[in-house]
Amino acid sequence: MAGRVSKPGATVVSRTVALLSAFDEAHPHLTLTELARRADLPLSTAHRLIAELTRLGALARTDSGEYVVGPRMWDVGLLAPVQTDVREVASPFLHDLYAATLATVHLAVLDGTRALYIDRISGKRSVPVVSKIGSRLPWHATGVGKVLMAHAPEDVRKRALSSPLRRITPYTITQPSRLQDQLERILVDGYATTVEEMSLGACSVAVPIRRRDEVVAALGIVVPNLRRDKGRLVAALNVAAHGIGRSLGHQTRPRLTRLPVRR
Amino acid sequence: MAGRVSKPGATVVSRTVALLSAFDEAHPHLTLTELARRADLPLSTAHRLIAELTRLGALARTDSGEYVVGPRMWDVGLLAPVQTDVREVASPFLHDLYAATLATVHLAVLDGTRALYIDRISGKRSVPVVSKIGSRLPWHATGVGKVLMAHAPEDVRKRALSSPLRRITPYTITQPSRLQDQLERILVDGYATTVEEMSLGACSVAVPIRRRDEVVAALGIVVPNLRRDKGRLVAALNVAAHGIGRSLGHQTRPRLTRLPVRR
DNA sequence: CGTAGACTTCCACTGGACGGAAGGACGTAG
DNA sequence: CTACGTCCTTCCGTCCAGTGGAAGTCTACG
Repeated sequence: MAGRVSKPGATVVSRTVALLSAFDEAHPHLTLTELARRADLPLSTAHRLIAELTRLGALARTDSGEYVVGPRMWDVGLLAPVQTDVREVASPFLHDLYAATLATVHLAVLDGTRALYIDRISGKRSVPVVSKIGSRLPWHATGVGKVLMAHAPEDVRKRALSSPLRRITPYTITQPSRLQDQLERILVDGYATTVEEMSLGACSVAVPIRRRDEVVAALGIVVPNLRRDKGRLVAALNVAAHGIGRSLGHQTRPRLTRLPVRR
Repeated sequence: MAGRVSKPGATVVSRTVALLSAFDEAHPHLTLTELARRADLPLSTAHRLIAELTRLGALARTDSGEYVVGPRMWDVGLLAPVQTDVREVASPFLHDLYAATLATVHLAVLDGTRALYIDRISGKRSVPVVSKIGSRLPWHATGVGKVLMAHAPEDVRKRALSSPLRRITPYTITQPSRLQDQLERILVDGYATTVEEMSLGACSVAVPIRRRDEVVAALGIVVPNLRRDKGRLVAALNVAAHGIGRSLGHQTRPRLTRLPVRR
């Protein structure tokens, strides 16, 4: 390219992607300076690239002058085959579950050692929860995360148990040995639970979804407490999870071999 | 840049965006050659850029060698503030409507002269419909489209009525005068209907959603026929639409002034 | 009114981007 | 088996698009 390049080897494409990826859930809008810093680009370079991205609709500007991801990226992003098959097939079942319980319902897959929420239904009367579609939450503090980890390949599980387990609430379990026990228990019981481990006042139950024999996703539900109706919830979850699994069994269409790789 | 440039003025950024935008609903996966052609780039240039985008996770490759939008773009796209406020607020109401009717429920906004579907709920037992989230369908053949156009500014409506109205089924209305009459009728009645105008065997009813007095979106429902329960559906839709409108009234947070601009 | 912080514009230098060409890999028709 | 077509991949000489420091603008604040 030119002049005094600060970072030889950085291509325009990588800079462009870096700018787009600078946004995340905690930072859905950024100022020019923040964007430049997060993408690790000189201000004037960032300014030029951002101006063009904005002109093209890949970024947009709010009234206040901050930048946000543009409508064009929304269009494009929706076309990514991120578990489209599971999501599409599961959708009606999620609605049924929601209708039956009026609690927040989650569909998640494993992404590295975190639970990636690929769908969510939440009502006016549901317990408030932190997850959104696209959120990634720690596996050890969520019902779906524990289920997915319990059924994960051994190396993944080993790595997950040996990496630091952040305490999120006073009830978050951070001892690897206790989690190890829980994971074994989950395989026996067929479901996982959390009790205020992710957020206070929220408990969850989750079960695996299987395509043939392989666990491909997890289905979870968030409620204020588990005392009364854990059994009823597990039953409802299992009905839905089996239904989804059965529907998944049939179809065969072009799809990625592996899970999307982490950044 | 260099050598013999075929298209002086085309920047790397614009080429990158062109490649990403080459995908659409009808073409969610493309071969290298198709991508190059659709983005209007020389094959080798496209190849180089695509290879890097793939390396960065902005694109991905299927088993068969075709390219698809990458998981990274999914992450980014979800952060675009495409009517996030309306969508978030409306979500629980859509579920209620779905639970009450078990029919496909739609939330749409006007995008140029088409209806952009920003949310959708569809069950196992619903009438099959063509729309997906992110779909853009012609205004004159959809319930939500007619509602939005009836309440659109005069210049938009004029332009819509004077542009070609494609026949989609034998029942699609393509005479501007008849549509004009319908639009006036919609303002009086407070709802719009379609009868197999978009797809055979599917009818729809739709009502406007208002923030204060301004129509910001439309809520629609798709059913096999309207004879029996049009009144009941309109009532249910209005309850939900008013609820959404009321909830929208309150909030104030950073948001784009205008609708996302078309490509 | 000076200082600070964020944004915008300018422009001379140069190395990253360009793309034609050539070389594989695969399928299929003769 | 050879020839041809289609698609993908790699190579490399040319050169202009991209770079980023510097200077200018615009608010906001004390």
